[in-house]
Amino acid sequence: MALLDLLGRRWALRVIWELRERPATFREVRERCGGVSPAVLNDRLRELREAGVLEHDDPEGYRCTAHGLALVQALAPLDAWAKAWAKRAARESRSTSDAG
Amino acid sequence: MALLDLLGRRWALRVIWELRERPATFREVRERCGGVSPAVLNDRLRELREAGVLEHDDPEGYRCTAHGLALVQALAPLDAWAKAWAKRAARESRSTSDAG
DNA sequence: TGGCATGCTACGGATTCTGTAGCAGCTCTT
DNA sequence: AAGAGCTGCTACAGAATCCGTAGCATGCCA
Repeated sequence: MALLDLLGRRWALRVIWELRERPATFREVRERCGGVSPAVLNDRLRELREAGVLEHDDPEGYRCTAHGLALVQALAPLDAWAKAWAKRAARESRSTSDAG
Repeated sequence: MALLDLLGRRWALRVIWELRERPATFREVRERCGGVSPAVLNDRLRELREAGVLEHDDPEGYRCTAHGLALVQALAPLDAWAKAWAKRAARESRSTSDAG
């Protein structure tokens, strides 16, 4: 899985995820990701562009390519799992302070 | 996506992936992951156990829980995308040295 | 008692991420 | 022309993380 070299890095999946619906400028992506360092963000954006997942369009900013959108769709089951996992985690943490 | 705090770290997805079919001992996981540092591996294994994704069984070693197996299934489309992406990447790199 | 496996810890050095400051280019307004 | 505000992006120091290797404590078997 060479994929993990690309997506295993910090913010990589997050950046794609934040661009899944609509494009965003560099600074906007930064805000959506909670103020990542622009150096790291620039690295990720470049890597993801080189991987053909993102592209840069002058007026609109960064956006997913067709490949990127396919990746987002492949991420959907993961998102569904994450939601179920979050519920479980919430139950767990509740059970540490509440015996019910 | 608090999921990314868990899976966005290095080796997290890889460890799960390597345990998707059969359990493995600490040292065996280490080998399957290309010799990760045991310190990092120990961190990941603990985090993933606390997240309920993995569990430790004395005779067999580490293995995926039911939650973990659900995650592996959620990872399947991602794997499929990765395979298609790898083909594209191979074509790309070929086209840099070969004009055909 | 010695050999071999287990899970795991320690530590120095390299890599990566964070957080803030700032540059150069373009557009709009006055 | 000058100023404000946006754009993408770079620089740098300090913190966090990862890597690579060495080694410990335990349990099993002869």
